[in-house]
Amino acid sequence: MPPRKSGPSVMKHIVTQLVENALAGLPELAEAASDLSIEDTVERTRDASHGDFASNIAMRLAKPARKNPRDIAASIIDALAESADVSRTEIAGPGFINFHLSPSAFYAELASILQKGDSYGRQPERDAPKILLEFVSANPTGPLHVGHGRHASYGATVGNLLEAAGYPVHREYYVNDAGRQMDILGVSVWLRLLEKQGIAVPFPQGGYRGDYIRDIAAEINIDGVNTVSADAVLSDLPADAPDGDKEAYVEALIARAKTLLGDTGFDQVRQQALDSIRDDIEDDLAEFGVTFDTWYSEQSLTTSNRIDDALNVLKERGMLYEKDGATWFPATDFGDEKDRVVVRENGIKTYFASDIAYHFDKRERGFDHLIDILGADHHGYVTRVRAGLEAMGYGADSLEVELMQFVALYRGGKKVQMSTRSGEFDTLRQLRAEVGNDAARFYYVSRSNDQHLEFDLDVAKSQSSDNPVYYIQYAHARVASVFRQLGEKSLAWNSDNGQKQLGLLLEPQEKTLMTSLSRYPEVVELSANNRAPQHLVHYLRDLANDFHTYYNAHAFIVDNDALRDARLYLISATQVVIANGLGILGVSAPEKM
RNA sequence: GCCCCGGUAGCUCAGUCGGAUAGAGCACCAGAUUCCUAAUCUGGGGGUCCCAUGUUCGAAUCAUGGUCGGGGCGCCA
Repeated sequence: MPPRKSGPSVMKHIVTQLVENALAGLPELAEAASDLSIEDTVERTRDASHGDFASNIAMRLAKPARKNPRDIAASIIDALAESADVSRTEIAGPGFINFHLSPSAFYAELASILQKGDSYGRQPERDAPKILLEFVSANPTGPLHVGHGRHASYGATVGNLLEAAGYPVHREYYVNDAGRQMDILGVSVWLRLLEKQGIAVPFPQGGYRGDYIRDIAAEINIDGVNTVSADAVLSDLPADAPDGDKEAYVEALIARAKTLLGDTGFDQVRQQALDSIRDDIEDDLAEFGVTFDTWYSEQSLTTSNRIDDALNVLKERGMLYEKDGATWFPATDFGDEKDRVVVRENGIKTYFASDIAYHFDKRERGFDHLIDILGADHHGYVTRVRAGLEAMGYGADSLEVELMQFVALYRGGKKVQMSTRSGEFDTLRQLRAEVGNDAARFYYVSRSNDQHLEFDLDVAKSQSSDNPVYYIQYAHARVASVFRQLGEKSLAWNSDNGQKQLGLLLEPQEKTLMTSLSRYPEVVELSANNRAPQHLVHYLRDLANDFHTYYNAHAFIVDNDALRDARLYLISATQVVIANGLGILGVSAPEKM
């Protein structure tokens, strides 16, 4: 990912700018700092007694400038220009420069929040790099399960974060609707269809056994699909597992289906099954607030000759060779463990060939930066796909892969067994029904993506303070409630007056809340740059805490008009920031709970 | 065997680019409501940051070697 620097935060920029200007007047230090990003030295302080921002630049310059860090800090402070936004600076500890911002800087930030509203924390849109964000891409062979829910939440949230950071983002779902698994799906539905017609055929071990297959069989249009007898289906088939090979058995059944139904007849069953499942997945995700700009069909890669196009590019660049009757891609030239087959001895192209073509097509469609969100079990796959892009002449770093670790559900402190066969908890739909979309979206992104997620159903369901999602939503609703109360008391909020009276906000909780609010743009940027929604989750939790603390400590609807207008100004800004943050997470911000 | 991820409080986890006294929630203990929603708040105890060595002004963070746990290593998709 290209630019990971340079933020939207006005406040941080103020401090960075001051330091940069000071340095410009100190040639010797500026020389030593030539390959240092000044902004990177400026960070929020952890402790309020250290001011609002601190720079460690003096310590980092100590070695190149060969001077004592505290002396360097003193020189820089001397060279700092006067600023209305900074009330005080000091040298602290081993050589930190602490910046205490003036109240007016915070008032300006509050005004910015209310003025910008929905767009507060968002950076201006830019034209490039164009990002293609691919996620979920679950095989259309059955309903989404709880693991896909994590991919969906994470992908949708990262997409929102990137957009907030100003990048053009295109969301895509790659539909694996080609190949053997589609035949297995088709044959599974066909057999359930026969079952429904009273034709007794044992169900293969290697078929898709879920109940949804029966549902599909019941609803599809079978006009023109041949009726057959059990004998016709079963005669001369090899043994199924456990006596025989279940894969070979399924293959034989597929071949039999194609013989008995004809390619068109079988196609009809298979395609309807696919459409039904794909529609179900799309509905499921839409209900979950997760939508895509394109659903990219793997079949279309073949029909548009995209695979041949990609292979031709490789061939022209000398990146294919023949061995043992197969066509190989020299992936080892690009750091992979072994070379990979793209066209098998039997002439069939491998899945890897499709994937090269798919990523080739992504670039050909004009996307500069590709982000794939994949399950951790796909990690071995990353090197070869990247190798393919590189071999076709695209930069290896144009493909970024975020690997998702697995999800385990817990109920009553015990791990819930998840298997389709056992019929226990399994699908995303069930999870959403049980805990609600908001809690699900929230918990799925509350952990780092490379951390296994233990999803505690009891906590996610609980409607109490145990549950961070409600805690945050409640803060938002509470602000709305205060304004309702205001109306009931026939009072009105004078926003302009509030802005003028912000100097009355002298309580420690008010200062804390203002500081937290001003951090929001930095948190959004950090979360976007690191593809790490959990930073935003934690921030919102902290912000809600600051608000609830304030709420409990002080009344907002006070008799003093000036103070009341100012306090309402502050909590109104809080409401905006919480709503914006929850919006990025795909969680609702209720007016009332 | 090789590759990827993780190991931080009793539990679940944050910890950004190496920075000041390592944090949060839950759980546990003790409190708060004549007042805008108690779906709230206040206070408290609780640490071998898996181990070792190294890098340096400074390491939970970086490097190397271990160790434990999860995952991956097809002319499958």
